[in-house]
Amino acid sequence: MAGPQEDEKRNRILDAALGKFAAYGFARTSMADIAEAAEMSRPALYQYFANKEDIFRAMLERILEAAAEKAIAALQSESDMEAQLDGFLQRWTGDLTEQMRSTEHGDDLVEAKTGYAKPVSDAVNGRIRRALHKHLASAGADDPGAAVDLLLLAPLGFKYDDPTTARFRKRLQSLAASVAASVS
Amino acid sequence: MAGPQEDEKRNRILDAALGKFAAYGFARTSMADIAEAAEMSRPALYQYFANKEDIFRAMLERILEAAAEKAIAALQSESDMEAQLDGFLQRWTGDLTEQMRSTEHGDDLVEAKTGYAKPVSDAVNGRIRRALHKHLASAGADDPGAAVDLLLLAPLGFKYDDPTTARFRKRLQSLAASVAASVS
DNA sequence: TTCTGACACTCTAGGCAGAGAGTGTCAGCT
DNA sequence: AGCTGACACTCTCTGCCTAGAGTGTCAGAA
Repeated sequence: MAGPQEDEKRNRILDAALGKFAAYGFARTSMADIAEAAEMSRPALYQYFANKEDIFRAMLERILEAAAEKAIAALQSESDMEAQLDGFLQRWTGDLTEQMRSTEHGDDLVEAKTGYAKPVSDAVNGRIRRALHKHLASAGADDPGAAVDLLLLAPLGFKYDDPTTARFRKRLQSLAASVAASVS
Repeated sequence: MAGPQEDEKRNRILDAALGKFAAYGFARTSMADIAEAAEMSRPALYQYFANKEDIFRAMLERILEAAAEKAIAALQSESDMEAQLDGFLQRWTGDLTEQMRSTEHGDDLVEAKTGYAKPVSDAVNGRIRRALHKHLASAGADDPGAAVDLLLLAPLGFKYDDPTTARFRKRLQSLAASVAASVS
């Protein structure tokens, strides 16, 4: 169980899993599929992950962590509040939903967030929420909590109406502008 | 087929249908259930409506029309923009979702809106959207279209997060405040 | 150690048949 | 006319079975 070697294999498995889950969805992807794509035998997978759910959870965590990293970085950029919020939304909600919807079965990610992968999703969401709240509060917002809710929840409505097109991105931009205006 | 008499019966059927659909959902409600609640025989229903879907559609139309009426009236009230928008949202999104969620099977309404009842839903949504757009434009909004989108779509996100509690109402209020601020 | 072939187990998909419920539409009663 | 009892039809639900796929875990090879 050497550290770097094991991480390499774990990542190979997660890469393979992402491809298969995206193509077939969680239910229709077998451990055999993942093993083949990762170029190892099926039993070997069980030395790195407990089961299929565990693989999915780890994969989701990797995706969410990366998006959160970029989104929070956008808040720290040298520009005005509107641009910062827009950058944040584009990284967090925009890129993520695009990634989900560009493949079949992106819905599985959403489902999982309310199921066994909820702890993972909740943890990252908490980080996002805290960073955003702090940023708005230090900018002197009247009610930072309400602004955070609006920024994080409104995009769900946009997505429901139209999950794919450029209009979604445009609406994120309008949202950033509106919140920025009501903060200052 | 005297006018007023027929309307009376139609309304009695729709009242009965609302109760049953709310309790059992669309699929689990039979024409016999509705007939019994409306105190008439099952075949009689077919003299006023073509079939079960037709009843459901008419029922949904009645609910949506009534809510739209109140919401649009709120826009005309004598107060500032924030209060008008808040009143609008509370009538339209607030009251409607509360009505749906206070009963079992409110989900059927949402489903139907994307199915055979889509024309009904689209028509009322169009009315709402036009009234809101006109109101915001005449108040001098920069981009009325974007504001309308935000006002109508953001609540879907709120609902997704928490369909029932007072927090939902509170968020509608924050939304109204934010949009009102960015309009002026 | 690191991994694999093989095993036992569960679980879902699918086909099939019968029963029952529910729909829509008559001819005929009031 | 307005309405109902009765009818034929469809369609879903249920139980039951079988075949097959997929999972997780060994003992033992490399």
